[in-house]
Amino acid sequence: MSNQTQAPGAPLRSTPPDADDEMIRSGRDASATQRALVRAARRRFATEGYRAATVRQIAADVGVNVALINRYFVSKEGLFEACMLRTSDELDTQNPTRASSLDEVIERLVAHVVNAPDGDDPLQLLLLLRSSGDENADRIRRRTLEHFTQRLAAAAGWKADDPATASILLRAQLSIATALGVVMLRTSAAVQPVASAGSDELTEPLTRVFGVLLDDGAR
Amino acid sequence: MSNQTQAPGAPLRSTPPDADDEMIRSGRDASATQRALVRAARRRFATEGYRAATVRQIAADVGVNVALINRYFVSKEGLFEACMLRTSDELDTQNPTRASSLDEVIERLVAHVVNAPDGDDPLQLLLLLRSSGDENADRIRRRTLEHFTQRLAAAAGWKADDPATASILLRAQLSIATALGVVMLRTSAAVQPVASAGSDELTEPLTRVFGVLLDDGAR
DNA sequence: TCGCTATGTAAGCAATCGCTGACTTGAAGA
DNA sequence: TCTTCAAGTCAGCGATTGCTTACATAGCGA
Repeated sequence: MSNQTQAPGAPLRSTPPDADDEMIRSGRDASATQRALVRAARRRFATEGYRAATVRQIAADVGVNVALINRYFVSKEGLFEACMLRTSDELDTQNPTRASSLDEVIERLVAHVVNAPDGDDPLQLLLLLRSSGDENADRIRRRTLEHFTQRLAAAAGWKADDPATASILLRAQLSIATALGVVMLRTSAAVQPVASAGSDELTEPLTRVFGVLLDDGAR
Repeated sequence: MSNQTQAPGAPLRSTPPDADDEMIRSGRDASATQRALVRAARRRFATEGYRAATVRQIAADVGVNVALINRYFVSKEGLFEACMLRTSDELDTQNPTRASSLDEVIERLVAHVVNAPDGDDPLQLLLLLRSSGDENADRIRRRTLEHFTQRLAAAAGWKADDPATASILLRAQLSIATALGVVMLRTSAAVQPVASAGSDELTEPLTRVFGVLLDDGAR
């Protein structure tokens, strides 16, 4: 009888363990291996949490030896930090700028939530919730969330000298919290009926919620 | 140099490690010890996650030997299951019945979110998000969330033969997801400004969000 | 073809995990 | 006072964790 009941489980989703972003990993390509490791690690961290995800499993997902993780990222925390940085970058480039209209911002936020549990977007959002316990990686995580908050607030009509700035910042962050909560219930918790709800069912109420927080809230 | 960077840390919050619900643990009281263990475990599980929380630390919080956990709860999973059951019970008895008005229900939900990070209410909500990987405990968790959803939907004007039942159920669950997301950001992630926001700042936007989801949504 | 360097592997160490069995202690009943 | 049993402790086990060291090999320039 084993004393460790949580099974590491098979590779996540349908992606073969040795597939990189574009082609089959042929080995002997350091940067491709690093990208594949970050990709696999982000899935494991986002779905299972920092502590439960093991470096051996992540390396196995990629089809590579465990020691490479320490060679390329120094430590497990270093790998988590790399995941956070990549997520931060991608969220920054993917999402609307200050020039966008509020409707487009809301539409984009809804899309992030709805496109779950497949795709990488929700996983990125989910990763923002996971704490590694490492001070450095967690500071990046916190800063990414706060930066995301400011961009959302700016897109919602934020002005630096507006006396209602604090209120708008708070409402933007409540929107993000809502998105994170829904993604969490849809992917990790797998709670019905929200886990199996389709885009047509989720879009309308989520749009209204974000509208109340970001549009009406600006007054 | 250690290879385990995550420090277990000191006992959480200001509660002395050997304090039970009412009096100082005098030992030789099995049921009191069990309650104290569940109490400490729920804090650790909710704040650090299932995997990161260790039975040794939980036992140390109570001031008791680790072996008692296995004696009373068979395994770590058994302890987690006990936490889930107690949380499920308390949520059931604490929250409004079907006879309550919608305003009261919303007010209660807002109170759950606002009273963070102190108090046990948010911790109970947070625990609902944590997966142990154990099938039994996770089934209890899922069922508790779905039961909570139905109660909230019923309080929002749910009728069994209403053609909009599915929509109301979904909106109730989105409300819960929102509450969980905000609690998560306030306690675990400690993201500003929502982490340090006061009751007066949170009550109004949250009430409006829940109102949109539960009141307007019923049509 | 030789040799050097980057890329990856194999094996194992120290620490920590959950858990177990044998032991000690306290208190109530006869 | 003596017996008895529940309540709690102690020491250590097997497994797993992150990580390190020593070694193997592919690819490229000379």
